[in-house]
Amino acid sequence: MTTVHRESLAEQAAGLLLARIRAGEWEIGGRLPGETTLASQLGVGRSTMREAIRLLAGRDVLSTRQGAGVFVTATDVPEAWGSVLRRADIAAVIEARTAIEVEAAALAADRRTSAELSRMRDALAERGRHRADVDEHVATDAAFHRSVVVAAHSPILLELFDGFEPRSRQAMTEMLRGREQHGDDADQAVHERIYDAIASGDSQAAVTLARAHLTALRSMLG
Amino acid sequence: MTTVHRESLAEQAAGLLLARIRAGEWEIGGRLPGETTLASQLGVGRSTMREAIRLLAGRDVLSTRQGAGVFVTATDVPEAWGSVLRRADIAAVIEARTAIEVEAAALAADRRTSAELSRMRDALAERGRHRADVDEHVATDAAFHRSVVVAAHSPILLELFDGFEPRSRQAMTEMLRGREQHGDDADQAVHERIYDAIASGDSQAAVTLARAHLTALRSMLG
DNA sequence: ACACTACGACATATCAGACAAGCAGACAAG
DNA sequence: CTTGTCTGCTTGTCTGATATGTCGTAGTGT
Repeated sequence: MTTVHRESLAEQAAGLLLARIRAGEWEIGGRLPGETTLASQLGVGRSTMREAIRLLAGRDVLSTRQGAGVFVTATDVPEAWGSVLRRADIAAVIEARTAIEVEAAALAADRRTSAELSRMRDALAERGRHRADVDEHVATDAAFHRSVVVAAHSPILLELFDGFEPRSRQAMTEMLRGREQHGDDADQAVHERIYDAIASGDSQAAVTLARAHLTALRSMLG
Repeated sequence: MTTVHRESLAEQAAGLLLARIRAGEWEIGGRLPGETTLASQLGVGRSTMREAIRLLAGRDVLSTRQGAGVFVTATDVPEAWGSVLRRADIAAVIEARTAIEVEAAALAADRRTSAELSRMRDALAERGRHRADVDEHVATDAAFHRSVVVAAHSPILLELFDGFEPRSRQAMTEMLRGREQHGDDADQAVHERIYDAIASGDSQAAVTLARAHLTALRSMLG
């Protein structure tokens, strides 16, 4: 041991238990021995064992049901999106973004409140004002797109959008730096039309415009 | 929510604590009040408070040092999909599925190989043969939908689809059990038409049909 | 023979109390 | 100024008691 950081009994117990779970000692969805059994197996008190279980429950590896027992919900924590996306082809990321934003545009056309509409309006104006600097352009563009997803009133879509945003931003920044001009009037006009479609509640038009815009973006980035 | 799994005190306490952390009540690296103080603030016993802290420690939000106290290590928690979806409204899940599958249908129409096409064909036939038993019907339906996403050649979309599948399957099974008839000929015909559109490379039609089908599904499940 | 009910063994949930172990600041001695 | 000790506070761990939920099963009624 190089580090002097003593591991608490609860942490040690959680580690041992996780190892046994990964070794396949119990199926996913399977039931573990009770707290008292596990505690005596590992030679710790019941409350310590409970804290070890909570440690793994926080990672969604275990779950408990009063009266029933302790159950395995996963053998491992699903890989964080960040690392998945970092490896992924940027074209694949844009494809996923297309899926999300097209649906979000359709929902937003139906559900947007007036407050959200004015936030979109502001974001769009801001986007029009910051087209010179690459970083600002990418940031204000992302802010507008996000305001559309917010107006869709779908927490899952928003979560997905936020997950893709960093990788998407990175790719856009890289692409725009390699070009002389960016953020021309035509590009801004496309966004204006998307806004108009959502504002007028025309979900069909919003879908078509959003898809066209993102398809074009994909061909530029890919 | 059909099954209202009562949230334990420890989970409630962890949720409240997380909300206060996210609200910025303490800096990252900052020290929280002691266990006893927090326990009395939230009106729970010390052991329960400790378990709440362990839940957050498992997510790397908190860390404890014997003799020193409880410290914030991060405010940002990339919440695991499983737990997000378990809580999420089924309508929101279908919305996300719509986003993914509509885009997948469009991509599949452009990219499907003949091998993938025949797998879709097989899955569709299988779906037609298992319409009596609810479990089998839901399973074969899911298999067909998945074969479409596979044909889209987008690893991220496939990953997302698989993530939504369990929650979606659960909701569909529950809904169908409450009905006398399901999987009628019209339903199967809709899937046939989606297949035809993808087979003939008509992405526009695939998009329209897929969206219509999933929108109808959402209104049934919601 | 079948469906329903009641009950009890068992499991987790929660609390209270006690003692051990570790940390950090105060403070006195060198 | 440095060092050593003291002390109060905090987390770590265990025990035991009570509350509450789950599930198989024996018994009951039809």
